[in-house]
Amino acid sequence: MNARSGLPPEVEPVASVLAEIPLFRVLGADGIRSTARAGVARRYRSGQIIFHQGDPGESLFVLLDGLVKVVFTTEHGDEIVLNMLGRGDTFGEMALLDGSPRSASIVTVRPAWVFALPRARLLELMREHPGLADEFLRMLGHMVRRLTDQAADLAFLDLGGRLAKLLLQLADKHGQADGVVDLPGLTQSDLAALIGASRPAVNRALQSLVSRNLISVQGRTITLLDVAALRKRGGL
Amino acid sequence: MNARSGLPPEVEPVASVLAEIPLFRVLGADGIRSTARAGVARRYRSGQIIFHQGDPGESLFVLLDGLVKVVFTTEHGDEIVLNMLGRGDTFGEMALLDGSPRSASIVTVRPAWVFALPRARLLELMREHPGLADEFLRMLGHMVRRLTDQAADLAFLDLGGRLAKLLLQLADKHGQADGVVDLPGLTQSDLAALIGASRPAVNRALQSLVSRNLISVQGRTITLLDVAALRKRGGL
DNA sequence: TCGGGAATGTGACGCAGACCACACCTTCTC
DNA sequence: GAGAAGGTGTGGTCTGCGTCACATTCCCGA
Repeated sequence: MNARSGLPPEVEPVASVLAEIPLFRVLGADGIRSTARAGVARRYRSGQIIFHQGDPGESLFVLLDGLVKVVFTTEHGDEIVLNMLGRGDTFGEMALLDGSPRSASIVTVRPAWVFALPRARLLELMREHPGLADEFLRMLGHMVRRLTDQAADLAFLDLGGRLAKLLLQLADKHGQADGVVDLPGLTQSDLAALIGASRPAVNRALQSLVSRNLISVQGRTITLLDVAALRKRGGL
Repeated sequence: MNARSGLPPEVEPVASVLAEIPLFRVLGADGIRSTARAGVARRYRSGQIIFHQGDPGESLFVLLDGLVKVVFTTEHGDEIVLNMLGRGDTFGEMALLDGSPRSASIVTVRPAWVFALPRARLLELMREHPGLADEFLRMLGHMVRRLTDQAADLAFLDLGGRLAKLLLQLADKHGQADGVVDLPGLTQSDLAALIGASRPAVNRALQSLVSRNLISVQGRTITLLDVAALRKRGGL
């Protein structure tokens, strides 16, 4: 068995995380409580697959804690990492929209605590709280913008630029306040898959940033030393 | 003045095109009629800009006829063409979701006949016809999938593969039944911007496909001669 | 605590495709 | 119908980065 069942229902801790998420905040305290009861929370270890691209999808997931990557695999087995998700992020929205299969896989990078909300229950919630549907649309809009940017980056930025931009994004979203990006479990191969490059090339680009004092690397911890220069390198 | 006003309201012809579009079909004949009355139809010449990236966006657009490209421009002026849209396609959805500025520009490639539906009116329609909101979500899902594919293609396919795949898509969406892709106004520069490549490189890739008898080119008309081989080249 | 498999750092090689430059040919415009 | 403007076909050069190959170091699990 890969995952422990969420029973007994840890309603309160789940609800308290949901309350932090803008998407669910519109539901109010009561709505959040009943939402927490309507789904199941599970824990996963590092490197586990929460769902596979191609699976039927009948739930929306909320990452209550941990770190996961969204992996898109081509027919030939090549992988691109579309996004890294952290506490409070949701995934699995896509398959809910049109009932189509999962468009990507979700793999835990660090131990994760995940809440699954069945599609039917989500639709009910949307009907009761029109604000939730609005938030959902907003989120999709954000997703479309991100993907558009990613495509433009692949087309126009060189590897070093994409890496610089990625490090800034990771620091912003998952890093500590002082520009330290410490993501245990996130390998250089993952970085490579995030920017569509080979692993050796990423290594060299990292070294190059180190040699110019834009970042420092100790083990798997990366510290951003010169944010301004990194932004410039990333075309911002 | 770039565009002629849509007055007098050509309600019937507009309604008859709207009736062809799955998104609006859920409204029924009456709903479509009243939708047609709620917006404005305009005509544009080739090469005109319907709206600019960064503009405020308060309308959903339906392309009643013609051909337009969706152009995303970076801060440095580099352009990538995100999509080619034809009769029955919609655009401008993004800015409606969250009221943010237009995320891309729309440029006519051929003369276009365009219907603009104000955001407020669309939201009303969605309230009256929940099916419309469902269709809308479905459409967004499709958009996300397309962008994901585009990112994966940029990361994994070489220029020739991306071009082959693009030609298949264009033939499928805008071409004639016999594999003839005749898109007046669509230049090799446009093709290049669609696949994130330089114009000379696209030219050479086209020549290469011609020399292998996968396509033939006469002027601006491209005929797909060997769809199976093209699919293979495009990684399908 | 130790062993082994994974992750990291580097070197060498080759080539796809960007960039520049220019000649030819079409297609609008007046 | 002539000129201008833009699109197309090709050549040459250069470099970023993929690929293969390997040594070194790290880290997790027994």
